[in-house]
Amino acid sequence: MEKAFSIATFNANSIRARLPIITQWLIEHRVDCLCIQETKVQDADFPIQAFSETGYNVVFKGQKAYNGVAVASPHKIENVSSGFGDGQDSPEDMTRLLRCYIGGIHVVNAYVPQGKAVTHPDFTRKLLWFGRLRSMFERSYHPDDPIVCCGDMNVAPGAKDVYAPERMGNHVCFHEDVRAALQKVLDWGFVDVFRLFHKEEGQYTFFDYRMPDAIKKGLGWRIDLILATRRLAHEAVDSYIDMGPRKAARPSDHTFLVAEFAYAFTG
DNA sequence: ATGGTCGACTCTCGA
Repeated sequence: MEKAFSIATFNANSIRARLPIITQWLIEHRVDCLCIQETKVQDADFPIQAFSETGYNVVFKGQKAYNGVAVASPHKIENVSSGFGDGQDSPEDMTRLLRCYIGGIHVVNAYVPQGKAVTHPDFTRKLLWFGRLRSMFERSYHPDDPIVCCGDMNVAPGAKDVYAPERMGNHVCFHEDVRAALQKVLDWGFVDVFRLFHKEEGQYTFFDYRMPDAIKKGLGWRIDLILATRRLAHEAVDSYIDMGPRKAARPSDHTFLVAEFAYAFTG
């Protein structure tokens, strides 16, 4: 029985602060999978009940105050693991990368390190992080597998994906080195699904809280991505940014990003 | 011009 598979990604910037937005959004959209980043909560305090009451299973890996990732699905969530598993995982890596298997699809939820400044050691670690991500795919998967890798990549892939690309050459989310690092992950076998359906510039998933009237002025970034392996991407039927939750009382600085596939999904 | 606002948590950091 062939069914559609829908997946979304959302940087919550605190799952507890955004719980009403998330549960309402899940009720309205009923996606097969929601990948959440920046949950900012320890596992012992994760609001499992809000998800179960909404009809969703949820897996998560978090820490106090920073980072944290979660995957929610109405289907069985299997083979859950966190970190790269490359023997170099720091505690922070464990709360930035969460993998699982849902109804025949491999889901990789990533919260890529921001990098602070191109001159900061954290930026070097960000570039290495993309290298480790590609190595993980080389080691554990095949480009023909149905894989969705989504999350807050903290990189705008191209000039169309940021409001003033000519001024962002030294920005940690647009520097040529970080875009090349992302491209190497794509080159392994991924397609940027949103771009299949939207060729125009100015489609953003992040608007900095500190920019007054950023949304109205179009001062944003497309740094949240849904990447699908080529064969799966060929079955994509839609992808869109949902600005609706940005109108809530306490919005995240990111939007929900959705992709839908016509796929022999067994969930 | 080099700002601004959030969230978590200790008074400051990270984004």
